[in-house]
Amino acid sequence: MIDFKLDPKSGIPFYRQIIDQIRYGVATGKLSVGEQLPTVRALAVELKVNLNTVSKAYRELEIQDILETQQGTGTFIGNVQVSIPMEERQSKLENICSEFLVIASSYGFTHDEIIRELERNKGGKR
Amino acid sequence: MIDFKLDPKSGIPFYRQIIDQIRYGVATGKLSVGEQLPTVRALAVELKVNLNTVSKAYRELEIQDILETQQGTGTFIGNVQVSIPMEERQSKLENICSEFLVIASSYGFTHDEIIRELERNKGGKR
DNA sequence: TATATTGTAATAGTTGTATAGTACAATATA
DNA sequence: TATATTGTACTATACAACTATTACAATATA
Repeated sequence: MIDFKLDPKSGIPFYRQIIDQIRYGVATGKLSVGEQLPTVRALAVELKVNLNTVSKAYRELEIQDILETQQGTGTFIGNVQVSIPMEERQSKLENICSEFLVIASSYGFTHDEIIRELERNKGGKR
Repeated sequence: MIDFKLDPKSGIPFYRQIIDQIRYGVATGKLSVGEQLPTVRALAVELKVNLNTVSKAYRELEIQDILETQQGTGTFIGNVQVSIPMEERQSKLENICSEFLVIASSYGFTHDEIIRELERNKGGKR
C-alpha cells in the first residue's frame, strides 16, 4: 500500500499527483500485480479531495492499462508491468530537485545549507 | 540581468515561475539592489506571455517589498532585504526540506539519490 | 433476493490561470 | 509642450482543475 501525499502548493493537479505516485509505486515494486487499491471513496476521504478527482486519476491509469477496475469490486494493479525508462526517472528527479533548489534558494538558503540539512535529516526519524 | 525561462510542462503557473526566478536572483546576488528589471511589456514579449501575467508577478513582488515600481520609469529591485531571525530561519529550512523529502520519497526516490542529485547540481551551471 | 459496496456518469458552480483588447495615469524625454 | 514609455486597471473570454451533489450500474455478500 502506498502512503499517498498531496502537495497543494506544488501547482501540480491532484489527479496528476495521484497518477504519478501510483505509477512510481508500480515501477518501484511497492505495488504488485493484482493488489487492490483503496476505493475511490476511501482515497478521496483519505486525501480530502473529491471523489471525482480520484476517479479521474484511476480512469486515466486504466486507459494506460496500469489499473484494472471492476465495478462493484474495486480497482487493482494490472498485470502490464510499467517500467519507467531510466531517463524519465532521472529527469523527474532532476526536475523536482531543481524546482526545490529554486524555492529554497529564494528563501536565501545556500546549496550547502540545504544538503547539510538533508543529510542531518537522513539519520534520525522525525 | 536574469535569463528568464518558463517551463510550461512543470505545472507551475507562469507568474509563479517569474516570481521564483526573481526571488532566486535576489537571494543569490544575481540581481542587486536598485537594478532595473525588464519592463512588463518587454518581459512579456521575451517570454511570449501576456502583459498581465508579468504584471501580476511584479505586483506580488512589490507587495512583498522585493520590488519597487515607478510608473513611467520602470521596476527595480527594492532595498529592503528580507532578513529572517536565526531560529525562524532554521525551522523554515527544516520545514521545506522535510516537505520536499516526503514528496520525493513518494515518487520512489531514496534519500541518497536525492542528495546525490543535489550534489551533482551544485557543481555545474544548468 | 435484498442490501451494501464498488466504480461511473452527469450536472452545476467555483477558483485559478492566462489571453486579448482597450484605456488610463505617471513619468521621461525630445 | 508634445510624444513616447512605463506601470496600472478593467472587461470579456476561455480553459483546466476541483468541488458538491445526485443518480445509476455492476458486483459482492448476507
